[in-house]
Amino acid sequence: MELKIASWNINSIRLRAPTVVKFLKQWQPDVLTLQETKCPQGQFPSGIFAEAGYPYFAEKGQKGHHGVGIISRIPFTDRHSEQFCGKDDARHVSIKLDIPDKITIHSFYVPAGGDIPDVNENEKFEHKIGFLDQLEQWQTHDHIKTTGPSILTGDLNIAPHENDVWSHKQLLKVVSHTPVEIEKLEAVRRAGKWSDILRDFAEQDEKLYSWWSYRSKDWQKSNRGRRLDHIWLDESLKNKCISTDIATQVRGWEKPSDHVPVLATLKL
DNA sequence: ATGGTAGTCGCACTA
Repeated sequence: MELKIASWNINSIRLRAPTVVKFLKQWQPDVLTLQETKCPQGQFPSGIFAEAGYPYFAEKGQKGHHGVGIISRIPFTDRHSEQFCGKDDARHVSIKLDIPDKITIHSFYVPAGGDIPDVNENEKFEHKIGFLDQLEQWQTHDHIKTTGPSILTGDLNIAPHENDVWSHKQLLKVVSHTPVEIEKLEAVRRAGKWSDILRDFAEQDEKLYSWWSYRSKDWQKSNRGRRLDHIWLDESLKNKCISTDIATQVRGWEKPSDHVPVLATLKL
């Protein structure tokens, strides 16, 4: 079977539920992971997705900020949400697909990290680094290692490669592309032996973006994007990926999220 | 060096 998975920071699931349905109809993913649902637990608009052919959903929500979810046309089990940094933040949910391969899919929303890239001066940046530290420990010692085939998706709020940003040089001191964050993200990736499949399927010199700021007058014309959204495949799945995609045109839809969906298709 | 936009616990904060 083929398995198409997508990940999208939606920036309010209630506001953009119809936009999600439009995306589902056009791209036909089997599973969509969501971040920044900004929706209290229990108020996830699951009915509209069920009508669109996606009756299965998992959510980890909170009021106002953050929030993650997964919607699927394939049944799943083992919903789990991990807590990070001793906070109640809704930044992770995972499920296990009810298919022979029993693939676990994670939806992560890594802290953005504020403006100043210094853990001593900025507690949001400290939180971001601490979150990644815990993520590295978690998969080294616990969950991910013993859980079977896995896919890690989400808004990781870091653009690691020099061609994951519009200007490597101009963004070196901008949170999301600083060397300390990139090294930390690489440590996480190594700990889980993940493949960053969107970058692996592109040419090294190809620019890849999944986010364009709302603050730009014309996102398309200035094209100052960053690749903050990721799909990582574990060792057992990386050779099963047959294609990847970034749904760039979605950024031009009416009332868009500032992020666009990223996708990977596997042949199992 | 600054400001630009969007969303929600909206008259302040986060991204």
